[in-house]
Amino acid sequence: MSLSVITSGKLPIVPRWEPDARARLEAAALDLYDARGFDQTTVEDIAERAGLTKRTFFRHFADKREVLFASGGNLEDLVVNAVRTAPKSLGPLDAVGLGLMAMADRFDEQGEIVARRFRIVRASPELWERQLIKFAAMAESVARALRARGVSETAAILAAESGITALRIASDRWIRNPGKRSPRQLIGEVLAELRAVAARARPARVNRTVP
Amino acid sequence: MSLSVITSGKLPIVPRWEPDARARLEAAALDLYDARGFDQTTVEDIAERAGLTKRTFFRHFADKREVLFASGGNLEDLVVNAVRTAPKSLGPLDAVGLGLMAMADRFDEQGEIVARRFRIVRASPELWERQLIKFAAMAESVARALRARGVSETAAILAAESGITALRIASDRWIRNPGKRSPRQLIGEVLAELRAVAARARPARVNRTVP
DNA sequence: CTAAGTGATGACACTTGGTGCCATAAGCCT
DNA sequence: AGGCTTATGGCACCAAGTGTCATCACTTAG
Repeated sequence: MSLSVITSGKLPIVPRWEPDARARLEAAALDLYDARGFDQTTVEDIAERAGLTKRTFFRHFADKREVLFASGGNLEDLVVNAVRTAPKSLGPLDAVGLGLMAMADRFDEQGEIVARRFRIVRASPELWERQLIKFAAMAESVARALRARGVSETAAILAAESGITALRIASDRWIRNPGKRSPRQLIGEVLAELRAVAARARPARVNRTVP
Repeated sequence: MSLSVITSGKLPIVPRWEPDARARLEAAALDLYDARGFDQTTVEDIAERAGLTKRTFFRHFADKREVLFASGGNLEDLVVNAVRTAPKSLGPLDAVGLGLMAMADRFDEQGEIVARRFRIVRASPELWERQLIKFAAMAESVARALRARGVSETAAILAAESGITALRIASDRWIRNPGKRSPRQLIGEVLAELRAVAARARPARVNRTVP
């Protein structure tokens, strides 16, 4: 930190043009999507609000939706690293749970922004589509991390997908009544209930009313 | 079948224009997406191949992707009905499993078409996005059906989402090595392994290496 | 100090997905 | 015959992206 200390030094770490084109575009998009809704907002609107042009927007973000997801790309690394460094004694689903807890803490810190973004995403089917494929990508990464721990292919995919499912449900609840329970608690509860649902089952009917 | 028997009868069940505009568009889209890829195919290409125009395409399908999913919309009803009519003695996840078996049977019948469509969808990120939101919608419907059976909100969502996860993984395997195992077998195996993964876990560590 | 890079931006034309609106042609119904 | 309905075509139009070139600020070599 304390980057702005160097003012006339030899290191031009900071900017040339207006410094934060990308950040300005993100903020403008968030505001406009929030106010008018996603599809009532034009890329030109966003660019104009950020003092830039449509063409520049597409140099920073692949498409109109990605502007909402670009900043959160590091979440995946967070979870994957937590899974990778989890104690070897943990089973796959527990290792994933540990990773989810790391994400929950980040939610707790930046709750305001994360929740606002999530609400916007949930309000638009197009954005929700994008969110789902992000979740899927995260599940794949988590599964890779589990395989690297020696977990079998099948168990890795299932534990990863189940964990992401729990994350999705917990996020939903967190948004619906904010402040009630902490992200950690919510994820813990959902994971426990997942185990209960999976356990409560008859292990294959032996005979089915044969005469 | 045998619709063409009536030629000059009084019942014009069949067409006025060229009969199967919609079906022709679907077939053309499938062929072109398969041959050139989704994004190398223009809506005008599809329409032209079907002997129609771009405008007509968008009267039948909401967008360029939906043409691949419109025909399979009834799959959701299939699963939901199976869940609804499942024996009351079954737990939520077992009821969902029953619904998935109904879908598996349909896969078995129309295996060729389903598999081809699925491969095309997997080949394009945009189409895969759409597929994921379809899965999510199906999970929501299944959850509603479970709640109607008296299952709690939480258990319903979790069982539904877990079931759909199993379906996705089973579909993947079915596509990867076709003919190896039947859809029913695959889904059954994945569900069993899901239960195993969820069960294999320590119910909270009592003490963690306290000195 | 000038000249040649370099990197972010602007300007503009162009393709494509998608929509609104009206016209047309075919059949159906009194 | 005239009117209603229905599927389609034609056309104009907007918005999302992309390719290409120009520009402008700043850096670095000479």
